[in-house]
Amino acid sequence: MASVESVDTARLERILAMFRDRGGRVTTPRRTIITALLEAGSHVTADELADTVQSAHPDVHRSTIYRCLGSLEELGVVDHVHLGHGRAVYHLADESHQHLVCESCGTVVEVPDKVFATLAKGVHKQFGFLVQPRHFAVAGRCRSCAG
Amino acid sequence: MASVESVDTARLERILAMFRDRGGRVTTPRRTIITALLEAGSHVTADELADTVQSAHPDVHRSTIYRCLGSLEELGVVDHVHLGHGRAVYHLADESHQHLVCESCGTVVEVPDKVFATLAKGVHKQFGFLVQPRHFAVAGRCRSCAG
DNA sequence: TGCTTGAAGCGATCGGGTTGCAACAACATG
DNA sequence: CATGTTGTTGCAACCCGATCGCTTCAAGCA
Repeated sequence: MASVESVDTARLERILAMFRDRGGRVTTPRRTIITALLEAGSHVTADELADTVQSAHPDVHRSTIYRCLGSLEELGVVDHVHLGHGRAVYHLADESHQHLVCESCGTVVEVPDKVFATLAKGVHKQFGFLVQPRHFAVAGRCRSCAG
Repeated sequence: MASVESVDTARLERILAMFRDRGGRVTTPRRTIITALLEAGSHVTADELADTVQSAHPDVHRSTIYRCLGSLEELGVVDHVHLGHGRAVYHLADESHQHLVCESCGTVVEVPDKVFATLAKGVHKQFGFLVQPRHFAVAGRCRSCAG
């Protein structure tokens, strides 16, 4: 029976292979950054990622984190979402979902795409606008802050 | 019959009176900034506003623009919306509407609140989340860019 | 006409992110 | 295994929008 770790390792190697396939190179920073991403699960800021990575390899520079995240987005492995006021979070591109962010406490709620289906249909019909809120979260108040 | 200009002037004076009522002062920068806002209509960046203001009064500093806009928001006269990637736009707080912004060409589409009613209801029911997209635009593709 | 004190002007700073460049090292090749 | 090519890295400088601290100025009251 495969442990979680071995599953992640397999995935890590699969992602690294994608770099090699495109004539890229497998480096320590890339290995470490992707590992940190896999461990974090989802919704990590570049900053948090930098902390994790640098706790193992202090010399990995912020700009390397950003460049690696950029490459991973080109490969379709991760997506980034702007939660508002500048900070962006990164998450694995597995399941397509939307993000609701509480303006009061910052909580992020993930909701399936289909919740937006009716809105998307209505907006497209009335305004010809194709709603794609993947890259920007929808703001509001979470359950506890709304009360 | 009142011209548009006199209507704006009346409005300008009404807003300035709000400052006085709160123990504030009516200054040239404030007068100029609010005038520029009224003339612009809606969706001005702080930068555009600064250009307009400075063409009449070159000494008005950026920080003054921001501080004045902040005060106007406290008074409930203007709102600001983040269209994404850092830049924010300001608009008079008259009619409550939402903003759709095209990620491709930057076009902003204003839609009435009620377009979001179904989404808001569904999200609140399922996730207890109160959607308030006033301060952040919803991203997507406009009619011409979607094709 | 002064006085008080809220604003303005200025430059420095901040925060998230990007870029130019020299040095390094991953990988292919001999 | 040594070598060369070239994709990546580390670093520092920089960008952009926005904010802050501080001194100076002037709006509006007595």
